[in-house]
Amino acid sequence: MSTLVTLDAGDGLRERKKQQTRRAIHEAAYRLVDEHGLEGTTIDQICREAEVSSRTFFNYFPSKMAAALGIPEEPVDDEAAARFRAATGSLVDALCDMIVGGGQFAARQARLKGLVTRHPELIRTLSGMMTATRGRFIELATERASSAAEAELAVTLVLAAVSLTVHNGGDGQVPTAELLMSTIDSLERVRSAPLVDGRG
Amino acid sequence: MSTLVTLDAGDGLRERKKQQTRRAIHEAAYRLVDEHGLEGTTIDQICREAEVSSRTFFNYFPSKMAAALGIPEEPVDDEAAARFRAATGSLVDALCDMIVGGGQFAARQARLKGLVTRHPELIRTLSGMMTATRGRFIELATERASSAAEAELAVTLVLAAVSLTVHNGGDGQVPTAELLMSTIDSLERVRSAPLVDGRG
DNA sequence: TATAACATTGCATTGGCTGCAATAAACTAT
DNA sequence: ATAGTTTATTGCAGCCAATGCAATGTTATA
Repeated sequence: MSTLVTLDAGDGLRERKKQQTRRAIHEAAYRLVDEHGLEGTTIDQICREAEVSSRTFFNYFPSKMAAALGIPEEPVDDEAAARFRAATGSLVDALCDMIVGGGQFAARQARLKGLVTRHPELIRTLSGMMTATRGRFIELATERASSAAEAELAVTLVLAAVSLTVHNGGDGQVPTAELLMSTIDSLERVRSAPLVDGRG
Repeated sequence: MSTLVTLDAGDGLRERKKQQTRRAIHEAAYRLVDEHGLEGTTIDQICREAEVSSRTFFNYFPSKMAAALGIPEEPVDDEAAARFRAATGSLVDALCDMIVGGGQFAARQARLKGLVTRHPELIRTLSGMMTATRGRFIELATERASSAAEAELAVTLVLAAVSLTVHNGGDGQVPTAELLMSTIDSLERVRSAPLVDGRG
């Protein structure tokens, strides 16, 4: 018991070393991928830089991309989930807040944005990863939605907005819940946009 | 010159054999992936089944997933692009029509839907591939939109709806443009959905 | 029939990724 | 402090995906 508490709290030399290793791998991966791109970086390079064996690499991250972004085990941390459970207002607003306002995602937004603006190839991979977390978001959303279908709709809408801000994000601004909401408003407005003539 | 025309027209023994090889690889990949899942199928198995060398496989498809879905070189075929350029009405409607109404996508919808319903792991990969074609869609949309930003918004909205129908699609129905449009309508309605209390 | 074009293949190689078993370090309890 | 347990790290052996190159055989052209 006391062992578990100690580990969770982050005390202990062993735990500190673990965090240190994780951090070393992430920093090396971020730096190298930012400098040479994802394809231009091998896992062996990252390991050399971080001074760990390539076997150890996979004890911490499942892929290069995850290491570069420092993506954690759980896509939604407890604090963000708690805030979502206690939120008031509209479902979509609360989801926006949970995704960019707090949680692991927010802490990594700046790096994430920097990487994808400088290396657009990453977007494809990133999109696959976001899809993987989709399920977790829907799970949470279902707790506060009037139906499972509604939860799915809301999450899809918000993730679409996220992907837009990731694509557009040249301005270096870190996405906020407000930006996300206004993107969603734009998404709705475009529904009625008419066709215009081609450059004929 | 005449050589090129001949090849494009699809005449000639050489061209027929090529299509045959392509088809054999696709059929084998589809069958095996449907039976054993993506991870449970190796490219060598597919090649054995299709009676080609594994080197030949990569002359036709860049990945297992692409082979299983039979994804072609160009994500949008000429006919669908032409229809889009000639469309009238709203931008979003025209995009829906282009994506599911015709083109390579439509021809593969049934198989695609079958695969992902039976093997949800595929959704992640599929999402990455859809993102890859996103650029091409935006290119086309820009020709008929009043701004590049508007094109991006419209494509994002439609792709979100596509991913929803792919996720939900248990009913075996092939998505139509109408289904896509009604999904988009649902997306808009969910914007104002209120939060409900958790199971507390 | 000669020759140009090209589809197919084998081979070698690189890189991502995993399982297993050994080692060394950190923790626990006495 | 010591003995015993846990566990992070590592090396190794191996599978699979993917690419480049050069050789071979088949189809097209003239």
